[in-house]
This record gives sequence, C-alpha cells and structure tokens, in this order.
Amino acid sequence: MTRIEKGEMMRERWRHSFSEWYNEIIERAEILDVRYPVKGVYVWRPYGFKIRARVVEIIRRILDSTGHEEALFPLLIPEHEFAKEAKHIAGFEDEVYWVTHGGLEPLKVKLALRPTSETAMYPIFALWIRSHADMPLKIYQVVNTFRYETKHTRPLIRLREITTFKEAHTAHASAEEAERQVHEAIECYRRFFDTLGIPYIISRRPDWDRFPGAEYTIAFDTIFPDGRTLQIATVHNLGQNFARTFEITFENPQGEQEYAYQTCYGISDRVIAALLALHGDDSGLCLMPEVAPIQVVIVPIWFKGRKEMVDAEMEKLKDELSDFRVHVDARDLRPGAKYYDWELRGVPLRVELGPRDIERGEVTLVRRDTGERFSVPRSEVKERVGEALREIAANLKERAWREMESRVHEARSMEEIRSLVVERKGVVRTAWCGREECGKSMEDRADVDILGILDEEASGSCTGCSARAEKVVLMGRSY
RNA sequence: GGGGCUGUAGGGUAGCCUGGUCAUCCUCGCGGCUUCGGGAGCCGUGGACCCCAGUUCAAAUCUGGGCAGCCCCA
Repeated sequence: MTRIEKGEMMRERWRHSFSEWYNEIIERAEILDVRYPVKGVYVWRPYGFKIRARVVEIIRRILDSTGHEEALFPLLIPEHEFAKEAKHIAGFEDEVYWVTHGGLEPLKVKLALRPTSETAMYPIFALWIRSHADMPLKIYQVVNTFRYETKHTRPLIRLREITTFKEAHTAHASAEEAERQVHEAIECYRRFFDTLGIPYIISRRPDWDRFPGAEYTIAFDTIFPDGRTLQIATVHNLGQNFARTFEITFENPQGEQEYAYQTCYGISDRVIAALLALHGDDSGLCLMPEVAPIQVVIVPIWFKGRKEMVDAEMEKLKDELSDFRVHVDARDLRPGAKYYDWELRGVPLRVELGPRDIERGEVTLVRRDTGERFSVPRSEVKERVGEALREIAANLKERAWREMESRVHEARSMEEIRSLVVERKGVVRTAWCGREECGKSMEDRADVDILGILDEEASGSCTGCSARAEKVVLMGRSY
C-alpha cells in the first residue's frame, strides 16, 4: 500500500460526515469550548490558543517584514463616524452591535462594536497624513470584531465575535501605488497560506458582492470536504471613497491637496478553521509542524523493573530534541491510550522509547499524517526528527492541494453547474459574458453563487446567455 | 429568510408518548493495588433532569415563554 492510499483510508468520516467531524474534533481536541452560553461566541482553550498564537505570529512576521506596522485601535466607534460612509454602513447596519447605555444612563452618542475598523481608523489617518511624505502608511492590528450574525453560527466559521481579525489598512499617494499594494497584499497572503499548507483559489468578487465602499475586492477561497467554499481572506482596493468621506488629504509634490488612495485587507478566525479542517482525518487533527504546540511527543514504554532505565534515557532524549517543541507524556496511562490522545490533538510526530529500543540503540518514530512507524538510530535522532517534520509539512500541504483541486470542475451548462454543486462535488468553473444581469440570472437558475472572476482568458460562449464569453467564473456554495 | 428536531452528571445516552419506586447504561473524576510495544483489570467512591412561569395531590415527563444547540431548504 502506498503512503497516499494509507492516508486516504483514514479519511472516511472526515470526508463523508464532515460537519459532524468538525464539531466533534474542535471540542475533543480542546481547541474551543463551545458551551459558553451566548450564541456564536466561544472560549479558546489553552491548546487551541497556542495554535492561534502561532498563526498570528506567522502573519505578524510576514506583515512586519513588508513594512507594515502593528497598532491597536479602539473597539468602540461613535455612531457619527460609523455612519459617515453611506455604502459602508448600508452593508453592515443590520449586523452591528450597539452600546446604548453607560450603566443605567442612555448614551448621548451610541457606540458601535467594530464589525471591521475602517471607521475607527480613518478619522485618525486623516490626522496622521498631511503630505505625500507621510505615505505609504501601512498599519495592521489583530483584534476581535463583532457581527450580529443571523444565519447559523459555527465555531471559527460564522462567529458573532471574531476573535482573531488580522486587518491591515494602507494609504498611498497615487492610484498606481495603491494598486501595487493590492498585489503586495495578495503575495503576503499567498506566503501565509503556503506556510500553513492551506490551498486557495484567488478571484475577483463580482461587483454586486464587493466590500461595501470598495472599488473592487479580491478574495481567497478554499474548499471544504463537504464541497462548500470558505472565504479565508479578502483584499480591497478602496480607491478614494473613504478618503473623501473621512477627509484624508495630503499635499502632493506639486503642492496641491489630494485625497489619499487606500487599500485594506484582512483574515479572520476562518484561517484557523481551514487549518484544522483541511489537514485532519478520522483520528482527529493533523497539525502543521509550524503551528503545532507540541511537535514531538515522547511516549515512554515502561516495564516492571525497567521504568528507571527508560526514564533516564527519556530525559537524555528530551535534551537531544530540545530544538523542537517536545513533550514527554509521563502520565500513568497505557501507551495505547496516549497514542490515541495525541493523534486526536494532531501532534505531527511521536517518538516511542522502550527497553527494546534502548537495547538496539534506536528510537521508534510514528508519523501522524501517514501512520508510518519506523526505527532510527539513536545517534541520528535529531536529524531524522527534523527530516520527518519537514516531510510531514510537505505532505500535508500537497495532500490538501490535491484534495481541493479534485473538487474543482469544469461545467458548460446550467444543468451541469447545478448538479455538480447540489451533489456537493465542490465548485465549478464556467464561462460568463460579464454582464451583471446575466450573472445574477445564472445564480438564480443554477441556485449557486458566482464566487468570483478568475484571472484567465475566456473562450467560447457564456453559459448563461450564449453571448461571447469574456470571463471565467467560479461558482459554488459557500459557508 | 423558511421549516424541522433537540436540551437528563465533564462527554455520550435510557426514561418523556401513557405524570407517581432510590432516574438507566457507557464513558469520565477521585483514592488504592497490580499493570504498561495501540484505548488495562479489580475494589471503593463522586457527579445530572437548561431557565422561568403554568396545570396537578404529584412534573425530567404535559402547556406557554426564554436561552442554547443541531439538521434540512431558499
């Protein structure tokens, strides 16, 4: 049996009862406690929180290295600022939480809990920016945001409190520079998802589905095992829309006042949902070594009369592996119970150490992703563990990409689109004439959304109206 | 947006239709002894009817409301 076949066998329930798998694993692996008594908000447990912290560190590293600076803006936004940009508020008004009282006293100015931070940041950007020399301004923050979701909430996927919104906001002295910033943001996010081994499809959202107040929106989507897509990142070119509203002006080199050109982009908790969901299997999580709180778990195999010898060796082994995040499981449980436990939690590599290994001068390694068990000489353990972790990361990434690509289909008729998506086969690529009216009609007739327009040449005729095709679009059902 | 289902120890459940005994079983927690190369065994022990109101001699069970969760459709 090949490694790939072995891995596939471990994903029956993951693939066919994904929703059930997801809910169960999130809780059993101690990522979140979903029992908090408010709808759509959840508790990060220590193990999940460590994963979250690693994910945040990766995006920080990427943003810091590309000239972004971290800041922190307030959670509360006064109503008069929030309401300034007409399209923006229209897009959010039915999902904003309002603080209306201080104690028993009604507030004179209602305060919104940020659903996103444009209207918190931009009045201040207007104070910070005076000349072209103050730009580019590239600010980001990692914060919680609130949205009164009316649809079915799901842990990390549809939240009322997004706990880990990584939002960046930039301002530039020209439209061209803002356009370049959009591309830089896309490259940053590519690196981020590549590091996490999360596969993605990049597309431009149709005009009727862009961010409220944006000129256009570029989105990253991934595909879950149930065939539904998950938006995992968006990048918006705001043009001068917000700058006009918030009077973000600067003096250009010619000495004239001009409105700033802005972009913003963000990634929510959903990236963690994707990270956990896409790399799992029937035994539980399968964490990328980069974000695993424990990369290597050492399980001692004790026998009567030889426990001290095993423990002594185990201490030495732990020191030898100190370059990695190592945990020694010295609990008074049978080894098998520990194996199941750490597999559920997704520890990428297990090291078993018993009398037999010690006699042979070896240790036993077991890979979480493939289940392979093999012995390595004790003298090479550090190198071999490092090598195994690298292979696991590469395999997880490759497997996730292969899995996602198997859910992308070509369709040439409305019926084909409909049946592929309804049968939960994933998403479809199809040709479109580019007219909004036709696009919306395609969505209605197929009962499937147009997710985005791909950056590809179209050929043939539009699947919706038979006119000449201008675009290739991605259609599917999303979370 | 529409519809359906559910809430009983930390987790999973039986009981509810047809109101009445010490609320069932598995898992789990704690103490102890023996064990340990894929979920250990034995002994002892601990822990629950979502909340508020109503009906009734009597409510986990019936009725209404609230809160929370799950599923399906748009």
